[in-house]
Amino acid sequence: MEEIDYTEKAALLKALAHPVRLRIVHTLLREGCHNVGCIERGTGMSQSCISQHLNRLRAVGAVTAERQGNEVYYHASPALAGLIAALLKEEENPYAG
Amino acid sequence: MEEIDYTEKAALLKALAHPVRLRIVHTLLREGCHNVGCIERGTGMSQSCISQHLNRLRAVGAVTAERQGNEVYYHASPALAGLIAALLKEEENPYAG
DNA sequence: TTTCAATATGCGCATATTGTGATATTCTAA
DNA sequence: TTAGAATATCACAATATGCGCATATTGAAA
Repeated sequence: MEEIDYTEKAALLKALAHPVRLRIVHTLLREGCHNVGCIERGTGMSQSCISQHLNRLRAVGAVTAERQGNEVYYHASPALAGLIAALLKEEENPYAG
Repeated sequence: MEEIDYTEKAALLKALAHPVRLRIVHTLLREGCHNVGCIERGTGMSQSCISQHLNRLRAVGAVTAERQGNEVYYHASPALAGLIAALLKEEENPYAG
């Protein structure tokens, strides 16, 4: 009866569970496709750092990369739209903090 | 224009981003209310471990605790239902692994 | 009070995560 | 070929996490 792979689902959540990565995915979902430079400027973090976060997101299939010239464009998986929407719809909770 | 608190949202995801915690929340959402003993048996982990996971979930408001006698019953926040549903609806992704 | 069951907490260790700085790769243009 | 822009990877220090074990707390019952 236990057909849910919690480990895999948790891995996806884990990949999203970082402010910078969450922002990246949300941005990509909303605005389509960005290269690393754009993403970098949006977050204020270093190029290396962003690249590593993108790599992490790619590892779980949250984003895909597409090279165009010497730039790389990233797309968020459309399958994440529902999850992100549900997450951002959550109200601020009164218990935390 | 930037009204989204990605840090807080990420903290919620982080709390859920563990196979044991994810299973706990999902179980609580589906079956209502369990004491620690039940949860413990369902996961096969040690009492201490489960207690620590529950504490972590409580810290972000994902669950609430209610003492009845010398047992403590946990409830999952109903606000999480949408998020968990969206997560579990995600298809297995072909990129991971 | 003592005892016991249920749960929580503190500690220690192994491991994972994060960010930075340096370096490597990949592509374009000259 | 060389130079330079865009991106990726490596190596490392700092910090966080996960779990087991021992111990503490809480409440019921004797």
